[in-house]
Amino acid sequence: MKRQADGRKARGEKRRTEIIEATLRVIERDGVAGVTHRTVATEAGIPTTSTTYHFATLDDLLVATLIDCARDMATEVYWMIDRARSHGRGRGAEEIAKLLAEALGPKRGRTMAEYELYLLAARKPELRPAARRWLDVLTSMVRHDDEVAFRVFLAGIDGLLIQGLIDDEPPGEEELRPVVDYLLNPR
Amino acid sequence: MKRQADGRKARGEKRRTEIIEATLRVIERDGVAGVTHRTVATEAGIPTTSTTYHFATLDDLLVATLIDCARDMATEVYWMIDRARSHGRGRGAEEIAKLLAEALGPKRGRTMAEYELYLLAARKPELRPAARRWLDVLTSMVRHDDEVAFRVFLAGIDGLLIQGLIDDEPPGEEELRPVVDYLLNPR
DNA sequence: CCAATAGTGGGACGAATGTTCAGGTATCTT
DNA sequence: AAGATACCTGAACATTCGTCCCACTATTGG
Repeated sequence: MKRQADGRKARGEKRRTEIIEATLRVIERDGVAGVTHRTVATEAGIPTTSTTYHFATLDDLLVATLIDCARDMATEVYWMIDRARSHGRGRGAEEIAKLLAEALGPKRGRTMAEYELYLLAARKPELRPAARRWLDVLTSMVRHDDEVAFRVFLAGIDGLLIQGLIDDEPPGEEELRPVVDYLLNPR
Repeated sequence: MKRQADGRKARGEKRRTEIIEATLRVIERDGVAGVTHRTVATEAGIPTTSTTYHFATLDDLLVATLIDCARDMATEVYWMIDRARSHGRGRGAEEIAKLLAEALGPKRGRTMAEYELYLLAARKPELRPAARRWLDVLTSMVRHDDEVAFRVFLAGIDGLLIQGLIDDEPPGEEELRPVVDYLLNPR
C-alpha cells in the first residue's frame, strides 16, 4: 500500500488527511483563531502529540489545510463555470447564482473558512501560490476572449461572496441572479 | 471639557481612542491573531489593566476598533467616489485606480486589517452593522441610476482589493485602470 | 527473523493568555 | 472643602497555549 521512492502515500498519510480535515472543520466552526494543536486533535479524536508530530508548527498545519482547501475550491469553481457555459447564454447566470446562494447558505461555514485562509495568505507569502491556485486554474482553463472582462468577473464573484457573508440573511438565488447576469453580460 | 448627562466625551475618552488606535496598529502589523490585551497595551505604552478596564473583553475591543475603522472607510471611499464623479467620465476610472493602487501598495497593511475585521463581522452578528456601514453609506449617498450595476461595482472593488492582497507584487495603477474602467463603463 | 525506522501516545514544562482584585490618584459634584 | 465617582495600575490568579521528552507499537527492509 506504500508508494516507495516517488509517491507520497506513506503509512501516516491517513492520519495526515484526518488532521487536515479536522482542521478544516475547526475553522468552519470557530475560525482560524480557534485552531490550536489541541482543538484539532480533539476534533479528530486523536492525542495532541499526533498533530505536532505530523505538523511541526501550527503554520505548517494551516499551510497544508489551505493547499488542500484550494484544490477543492479550484475544481468546484471550475465545474461551476463549466456548467454555466454549457447552458445557454441566459441560463449561465442562473446556474452560477444558484451555486453562489448555496455557498452563502448551507455552505456558509465553508465559505467563511476559505476566505479566512485566503486572507491568511495575504500575510504569509509562502501561502500565496496555494491561494492563487484556483484563480490561476480558472484563468488557464476557462476560455476568456476578453482579459479585462474576465478579471472583472472573478473580482465580482469574490466581492459578492464576501459581501454576502456579512448580510444578516444571505441573499437568495433570485436576488443574486440579475447581478450575476449583469456580471456576465453587462449592458 | 466634559459633556455631561448626554454626550460621551467623558474623561477617559482619550485613553479609549489611544487604545483603539493602538489596536489598529497591532492588526496592521500582526493581524487580528496578534491582538491581546498585552500586545495592545504595550503598543499604546500603557499598563495592561488599562485595556481591560475600558474594554472588558477582547471582543469589545475588536468591536470598537471595527466601528472606528468602518467610519474611516466610509468617508474615504465616499471621497473616492466623489472625486471620481467630479472628473470626466473617462477620468473617473483613473482616479479610482490610483486609490486602489495606493490601498494595495503603501496602505497595504491597513487594507489587510480592514478585511480581517470585515471577515470577523461574518462570524459575529453584532459586528455586521458596523461592517456594512460603508456599503450603506455609499448606497445612500452615491446616485445610482442602475441598482444592479452599482452592486456589481461595489463587489468588483472588493474583489479587486482582496485579489490584490495575495499578489506577490501588488498591481500598479496602470494595471488597474482598464479593469476599473470596464467596471464603470462595461462594453 | 530481526534490527531499524516511522508512527503513536501519555505526561509535563515554561510561557503567554484573559481576567480579577485591591489600593491608589485625579476629577467632578455639591 | 469634602465626599463621591470615575479612572488608573501593580500584582496575581487559573487556564490554555506550543512544544518537548520518553516509552511503546507497528511496519518495513534486508
